[in-house]
Amino acid sequence: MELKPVTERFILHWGEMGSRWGVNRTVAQIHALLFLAGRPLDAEEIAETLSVARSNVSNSIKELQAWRLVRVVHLMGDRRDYFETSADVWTLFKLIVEGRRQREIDPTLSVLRECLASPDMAAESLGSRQRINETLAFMEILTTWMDEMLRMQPETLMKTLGVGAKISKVVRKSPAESKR
Amino acid sequence: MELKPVTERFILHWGEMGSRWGVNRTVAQIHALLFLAGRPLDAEEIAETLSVARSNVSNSIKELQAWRLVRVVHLMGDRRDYFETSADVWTLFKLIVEGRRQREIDPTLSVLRECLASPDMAAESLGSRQRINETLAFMEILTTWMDEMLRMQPETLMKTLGVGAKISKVVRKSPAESKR
DNA sequence: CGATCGTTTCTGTATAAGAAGAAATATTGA
DNA sequence: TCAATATTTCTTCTTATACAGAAACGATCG
Repeated sequence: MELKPVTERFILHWGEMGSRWGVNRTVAQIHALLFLAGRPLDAEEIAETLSVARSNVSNSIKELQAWRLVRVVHLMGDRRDYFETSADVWTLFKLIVEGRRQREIDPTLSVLRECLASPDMAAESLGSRQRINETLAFMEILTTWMDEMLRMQPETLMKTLGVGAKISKVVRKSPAESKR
Repeated sequence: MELKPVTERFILHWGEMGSRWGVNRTVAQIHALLFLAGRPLDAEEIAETLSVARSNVSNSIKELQAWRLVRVVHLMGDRRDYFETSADVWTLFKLIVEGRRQREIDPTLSVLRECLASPDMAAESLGSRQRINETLAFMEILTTWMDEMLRMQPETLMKTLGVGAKISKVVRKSPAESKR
């Protein structure tokens, strides 16, 4: 598949940002490609379009599946795996936040709870104890609230965020328009 | 400085998570150390406590300053630089979100705007155009709303988040207790 | 204006991550 | 069951990052 100029720009940029977002370039590029393609692609086509090794596509797809950002679909009379991502930005955002939460927050919550429960905690200074306590409390509030937010429908969310209806429409449009 | 067991655990964990959060181990460890120490430390003491090279401390501190997470302070009659971070979790959170926004969001906003403004945009399919549009709209809504949230006082914020007053108190306690 | 102490920059090395290509495995259709 | 094709795993090479140690630089005090 030949990429149009803007699509290419978008994919290359997404790839560069990938490293800052905690995924490697190829993973981010594949996701961007699937997002813009708007139709399922097979691994071969992805590899050719992005000029990366076939195996690299395979591994990257696996990582995207771990994030639940990519699904497998099949076409009648074709035994290849085709891959697609959601066309809806809000859905993608939810999945990404969930993934980051699991990787970047949850382990810390566990450790903080263990620290606070430990008998060694008594040996710590009052200040340390308080700060560890506050850190845990803060992170719990934040994640609880984030979970609630993620359960919302885009419309409800936009109201909650106090955003005008005009932009809300733009976001809402996407699931309808995606043809699947 | 000898670290107490829980402090050490906290610092080591913070360091491990650092890589997932986009900063290296030493940077995260130093930040954790300053957070728990509750008093300004000089570079030498940091290096000894964490058993890292003096130059490593110097560079890591610079990165923490770029995040605005660490400040320099001086003690009368002592020409060394002492470093401290905020004891208030909410303040730290704000600085981190701001930093990540600059690094992880703003460049993408620019590129998306450029893409949409480009004459090449006409060559793109309707679906691509819509998805790029929606991506930008979504990210703009989100950042605008985040900016508003970050300007809030903890108390206001907690009300907005619909969190009970009891936890709000825990968060509020910290600026008062920090002795500076 | 030296001497001392602190800070920054530079350079080499070790480690980890990314990606390609080859090899092995699995699946389908004839 | 065999041949053809698709997919995954393994190995190797490359690149990027982290870190230590040394050297250079800068500032302050006597």
